Amino acid sequence: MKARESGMPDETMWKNFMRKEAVPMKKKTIDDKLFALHAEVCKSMASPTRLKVLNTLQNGEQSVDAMAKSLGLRKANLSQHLAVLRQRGIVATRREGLNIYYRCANPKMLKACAILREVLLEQLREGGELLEQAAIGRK
Amino acid sequence: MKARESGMPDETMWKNFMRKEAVPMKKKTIDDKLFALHAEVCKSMASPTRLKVLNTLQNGEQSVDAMAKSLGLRKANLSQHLAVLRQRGIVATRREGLNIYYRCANPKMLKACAILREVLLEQLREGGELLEQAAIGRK
DNA sequence: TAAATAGTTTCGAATATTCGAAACTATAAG
DNA sequence: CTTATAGTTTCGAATATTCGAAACTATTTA
Repeated sequence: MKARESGMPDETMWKNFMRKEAVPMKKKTIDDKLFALHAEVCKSMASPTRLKVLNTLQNGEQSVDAMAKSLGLRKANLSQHLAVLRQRGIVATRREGLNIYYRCANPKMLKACAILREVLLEQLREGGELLEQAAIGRK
Repeated sequence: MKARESGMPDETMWKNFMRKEAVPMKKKTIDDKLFALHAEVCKSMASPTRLKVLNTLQNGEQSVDAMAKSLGLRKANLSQHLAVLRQRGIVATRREGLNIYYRCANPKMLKACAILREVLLEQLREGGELLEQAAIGRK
């Protein structure tokens, strides 16, 4: 490509570059970001172990060691699960000597989580059929 | 094995069968079931697409076709996502002629989901740092 | 009956998640 | 400095999830 003599180099190219159709960009709407974030958070909670951890943390901070013992988990494994929660900002940490204490980073999130659990507990008691409705249209 | 003359056949075998150590059984506590269920539900929601579907269904039932169009998804793909939600009992269906209409199966669950979304929207506006706290204990 | 429309399922490859094992870092106490 | 304890990270194999393509089912209309 040769440089154009008029001044700005490659103006056409730049315009092309900026065209929506040509360059989708990261033009995420706030809504898209929210859905993505929500999905990430759900993914972080999509594990019985991590939910047990969060449940434990509802009663205040706990060291990794204490949680490993009370939940019957290997430290390495628990640490991996904690890393998932940490990376999403769902839990936060504090060091004191040898111990690292984990706590819930945002009580509201735990609350929201607990509400869902309540709904599910209800469903569980109401017969537990939370499985696929067998027939869709087949008579 | 010969039947014993005393009455109940194979009593020893039965006792053995019932021993926790020999037969783990599905002796899940209600709590374990709940955590497992909760995790399953979170897994079902751990996808931006499925969350968008659920969000759509908050405003009433929709046909697959309509959702595919409004969300810009291929029908086959949307159908796969809907199957996930269906299998967990999160959505239910109704057929009317050629169309199958999906609806939220339990409004409370959608509500719980919406609450979490609210919390996350708040966090998103409050600066958006929902990422890992860089340092744990390293000075 | 055939064709059209709405929706589902199956298959397979790409990608992501999980967990144990082993190696690693950080702090405290000898 | 050495050891012990608490916790994290890395690696790799097993497993699970995702999506497009293609084939399939169900219903209506002609």
